[in-house]
Amino acid sequence: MMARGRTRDDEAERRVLDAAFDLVGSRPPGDVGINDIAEAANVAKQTIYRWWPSRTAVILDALVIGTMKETPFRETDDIRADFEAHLRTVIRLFNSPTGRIVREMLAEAQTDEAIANEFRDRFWQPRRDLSHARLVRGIELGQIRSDLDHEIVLDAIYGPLWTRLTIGHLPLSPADAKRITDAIWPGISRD
Amino acid sequence: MMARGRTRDDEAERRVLDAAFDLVGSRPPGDVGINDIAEAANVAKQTIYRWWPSRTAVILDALVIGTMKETPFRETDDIRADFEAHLRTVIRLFNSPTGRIVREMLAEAQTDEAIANEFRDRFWQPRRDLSHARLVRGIELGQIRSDLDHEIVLDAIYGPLWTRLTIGHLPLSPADAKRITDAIWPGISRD
DNA sequence: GATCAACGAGACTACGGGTCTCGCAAATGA
DNA sequence: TCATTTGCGAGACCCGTAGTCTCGTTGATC
Repeated sequence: MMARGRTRDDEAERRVLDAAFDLVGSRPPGDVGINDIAEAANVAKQTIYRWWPSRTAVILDALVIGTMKETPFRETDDIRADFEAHLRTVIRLFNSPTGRIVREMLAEAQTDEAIANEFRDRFWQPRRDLSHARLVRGIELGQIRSDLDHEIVLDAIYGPLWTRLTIGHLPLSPADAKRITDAIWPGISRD
Repeated sequence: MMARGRTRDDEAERRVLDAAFDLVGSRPPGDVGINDIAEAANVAKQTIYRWWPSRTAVILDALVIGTMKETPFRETDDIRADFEAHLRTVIRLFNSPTGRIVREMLAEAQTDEAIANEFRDRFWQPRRDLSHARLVRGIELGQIRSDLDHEIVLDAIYGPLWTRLTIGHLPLSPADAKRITDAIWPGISRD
């Protein structure tokens, strides 16, 4: 038995997500309202709220879907080089329009526990898992010490990226990937 | 020549800052409105806006003034121990009501460039300077390598604290001070 | 062609940050 | 003592935006 009535307009859904991604990525954080998104997507506001619970949920979807394939992990037998390459990729991502969207979501996450959970589950954790797998692989290969707290190591490696994105005390350049690796690696490498 | 008219009520100013600190520190971020602060301080809203430009500015003042003397740096000749002790202090601060206030300010800073600058200048940078001075002292004492990027090292040490505060992927316990030091120190110590 | 749900358009509500007004209180100066 | 000036408390008010409701229309199924 099929569903009755008019079916969902997948084209409109895509237009909404595209508009959200483009608008939020191209303006200062906080400058994009739900009306802007609806207008840019040529969609009625109600159509948005039929499928998403809130403005923030739309932007989060746009972020997750729009960056699905970004920040892949190189996988060689040189774990240090893999991490350095990955750091460069994330730095480029943070300096792209996506960086603004991440900042906006992070702001919302501070005051909305549900969004915070969804942001972690759908955006943050998958990337974290990839990094963690690479760390474990490095330990297996004997390139990384096995007596460290994995979570702390990952926080130390990626912490500079996140703090510079959110605090903005210093710019984040691709060259920082090497600097971070240089600072961290001697502390976690085996011998 | 003295100023004419009624003088500023310093008592009321103090009540506003106290109320802001207490309220924002004791509720989920984003749950405290300017009306709540005015009511709790027994002050008219206009009185607040006579001396502060925005709700956010009040909370930032409350944060800066309320934590003026917190997070002091122990200064011994054992720089590693000094950093570990300081990390413990900051962790305690982040787990206290102050942590909520910091999160709230960080959220605002993402969408308000003026607040972002003020937050950095008045809250973030002074602590950063203290940490940096300790790092430089460690280099002088020959306990820390001299070929590292200071900013990156500081970001790596304190990054885990800030990311756990803002992302909330893992709790932050005093024991993490040692874990962070253990992970970072071998990479930055001389020899 | 009857029915059902999604759609675009746009009016509407709810709420909170910020402004305005008013009568009163406290400080100065004549 | 009294006029003037500025801060104060109280509360109405304005305004922008997230989210809801209504309506006439469109596209799908039976």
